Amino acid sequence: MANKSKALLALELGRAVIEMRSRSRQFIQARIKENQLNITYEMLEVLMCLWEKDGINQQEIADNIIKEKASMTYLLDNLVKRNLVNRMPDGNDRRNNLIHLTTQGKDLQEKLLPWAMEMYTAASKDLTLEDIIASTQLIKQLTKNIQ
Amino acid sequence: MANKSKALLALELGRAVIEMRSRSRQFIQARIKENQLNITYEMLEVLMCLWEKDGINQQEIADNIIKEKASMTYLLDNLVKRNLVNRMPDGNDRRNNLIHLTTQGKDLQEKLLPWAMEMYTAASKDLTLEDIIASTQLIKQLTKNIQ
DNA sequence: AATAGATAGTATAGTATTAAACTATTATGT
DNA sequence: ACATAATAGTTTAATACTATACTATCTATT
Repeated sequence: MANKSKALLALELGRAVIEMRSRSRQFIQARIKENQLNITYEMLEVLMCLWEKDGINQQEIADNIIKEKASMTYLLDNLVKRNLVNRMPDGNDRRNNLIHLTTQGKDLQEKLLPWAMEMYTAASKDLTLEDIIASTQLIKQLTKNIQ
Repeated sequence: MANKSKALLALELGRAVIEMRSRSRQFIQARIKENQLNITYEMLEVLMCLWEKDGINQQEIADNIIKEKASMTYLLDNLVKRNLVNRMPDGNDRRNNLIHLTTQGKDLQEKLLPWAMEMYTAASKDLTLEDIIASTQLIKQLTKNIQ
């Protein structure tokens, strides 16, 4: 009975999680639309990863933002099309592409990163460091339990 | 600085959340595949809602499982195609369709619901009721903060 | 009664995700 | 040296999601 109850709570947590994701996306997309930028939230996630560390391979990006490698192909195609990133073969390992920001891609940082930080800051308003950490740990444990 | 740090923690929480969702999906899909059923995790979510409450309208289903109504059209088209649900006009409000499980749709419950419960039970192993509730509350607050 | 506002569901176009299979390349084991 | 296993990225097909606009219908207001 306690297990059933915990399971149902986990279900509710899963629902809360989906809604949070959806709202995050909408928050950023609204800004992007206001400013008539031709990118999406998902592309922003890739850019954010590259702003932090440029010139890494696709698998590293995928690992960082929790996406499947097949999705990376699609997203990077779109970013390349918009001249925000370039793919370059990796001389050290021919299986890899290294993904580099273009000048345009770099220039977007000063506008877009503050929006993202603004969102995360607003989201975490009134929440304590400790509580956020505890929740993250719980969610990670939950994921590990079904690995 | 504390805000920056909290924002980054929120970012990490967002990542954990995506991974949890992805794993949940894979867990169930593996079972579905083993048993050669012609449905997806997303369809299962709809079915689970209807097992609990049959004959509700599309908007209610969408609200329950946190999806956009436009997504419901697509998913229900697929469920109807598989003869798992029917759409019926609502005599009391012509804007609505009422969605009913077919016999087949009902029959799937005894196989699929235990899998879902098994997953949630496994996921919540070693986690306390209180911690799950606290995390759910935190995530709901986080979502509300960016509404 | 008429009008304005809100709602449910669909259509559309584009975006994104996923599993599986594949090719080319690298790493590992014998 | 050779064979096998593992890996990165791409392809394919299907699924799913989203914002926007639309139509039909209902509700609220005057």
